[in-house]
Amino acid sequence: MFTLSEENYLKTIYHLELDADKGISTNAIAKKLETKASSVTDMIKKLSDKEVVVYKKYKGVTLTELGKKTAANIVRKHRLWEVFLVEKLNFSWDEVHDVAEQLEHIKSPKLIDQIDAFLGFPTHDPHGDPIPDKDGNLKTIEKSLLSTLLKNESGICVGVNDSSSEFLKFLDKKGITLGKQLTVLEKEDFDGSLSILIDGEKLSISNKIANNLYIQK
Amino acid sequence: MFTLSEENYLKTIYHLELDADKGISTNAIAKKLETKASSVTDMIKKLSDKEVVVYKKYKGVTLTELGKKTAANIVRKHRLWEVFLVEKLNFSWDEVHDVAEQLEHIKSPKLIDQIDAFLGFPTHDPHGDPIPDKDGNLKTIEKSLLSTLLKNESGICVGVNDSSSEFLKFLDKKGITLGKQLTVLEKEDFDGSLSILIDGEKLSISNKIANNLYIQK
DNA sequence: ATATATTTTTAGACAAGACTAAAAATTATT
DNA sequence: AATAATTTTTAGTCTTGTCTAAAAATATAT
Ligand SMILES: [Mn+2]
Ligand SMILES: [Mn+2]
Ligand SMILES: [Mn+2]
Ligand SMILES: [Mn+2]
Repeated sequence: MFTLSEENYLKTIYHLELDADKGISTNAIAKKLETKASSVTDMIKKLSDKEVVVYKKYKGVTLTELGKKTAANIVRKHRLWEVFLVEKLNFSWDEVHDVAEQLEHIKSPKLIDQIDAFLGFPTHDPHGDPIPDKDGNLKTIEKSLLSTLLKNESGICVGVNDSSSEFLKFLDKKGITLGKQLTVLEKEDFDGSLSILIDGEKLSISNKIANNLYIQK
Repeated sequence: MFTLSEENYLKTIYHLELDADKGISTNAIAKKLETKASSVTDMIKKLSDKEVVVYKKYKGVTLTELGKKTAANIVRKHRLWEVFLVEKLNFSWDEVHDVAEQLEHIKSPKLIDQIDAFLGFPTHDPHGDPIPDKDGNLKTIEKSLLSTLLKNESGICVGVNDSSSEFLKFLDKKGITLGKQLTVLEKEDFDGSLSILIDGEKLSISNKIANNLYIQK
């Protein structure tokens, strides 16, 4: 069994490992968890004793199979709870993350199985992120940043890169939600801004926005 | 804001105060929380600093208004989660308590309001215990122990005194659930055992059982 | 290759929450 | 009222998880 703090470290290392296949540095973990490098070193030793990470001094950490499975299970819970909050309790997608950060630590295998069934075994959370299965496997769909689309290409909005409340509320305001089809009408080279067609409406999109929206072609 | 540990102390004192209107003793709290009296003294001082209890050395504690409200809110969350687990996730009434012990500490006013609405504003939990309202008030119905019923009296089963998993499973096995009508057919003086009529069936009930079932006449 | 900058680890401290053992206060008994 | 038993508090220790400051290792620049 893992403490709340251990679980948060595992989850952080898991996320960092997904897009960086070398060992995860002490500093990277510290930054994500908003803590100090020395605290990370301490915790890494504990996790290493519990055999969820492999740790070589000054060389960073990697998750063991047990570590990966444990972390994936926490992510699974986080994302299932997010779906529950949006689908059943009328939360909007910008309100769910902080509550899910708490709910992901509830320990009850039956609870999460029942929530999963109650929701009809969803595959993705409200932000388009995949929900790991019970064994910790997650199938990623291929998706591209909107900024990589060329003029006249179109696709469906399937995820966000930045899931801050501010960004999500901004998308709401513009009428951009997951599942919507869009087409690139115009692409400005000098600032990377786009003109897109969505719901039959023309919309101006800054480069910053285009770099944080995932599209499935 | 209160820590998990502080919340558990508050809840314990709240429950103890409900059936003992003197100051709650250090030992009583220690017993309920399965901890040591010295630990309780330490915590009581912290709670006193936070003005949720009034503490006089050697004289026990009482909750302040703020303390009562805070405690009632935790109990509210506990019981609403229990209803949710039974009504929506197919938990049986003997499986919900331990999970609710975790869920009651989730901090999100919106979450609990939405759960309340989602459940149709229930007034009682699966064990027949009343759910405090948002201001911390709880209306208690008058109920009597089955053991206090006289021969030929009848009533409706409305609650349990012992809510251990063992007792609840025992009741399930005997077909005794909340809402059922029953009548005392026979009452043995020497061992306090009863013969009751429930669902048209005659059933033998030991004194121990009769002392843990609440009936509304 | 040496010096400099950065990252990581160690050493030592602190707060929260628990424990044991001993002291002090209260309650019960003779 | 004095003594004994019980309850409560205090003093000191421990673990978890955090921090700062200093030392050690690694990476970068000259
Ligand atoms: Mn999230
Ligand atoms: Mn998400
Ligand atoms: Mn309960
Ligand atoms: Mn209950």
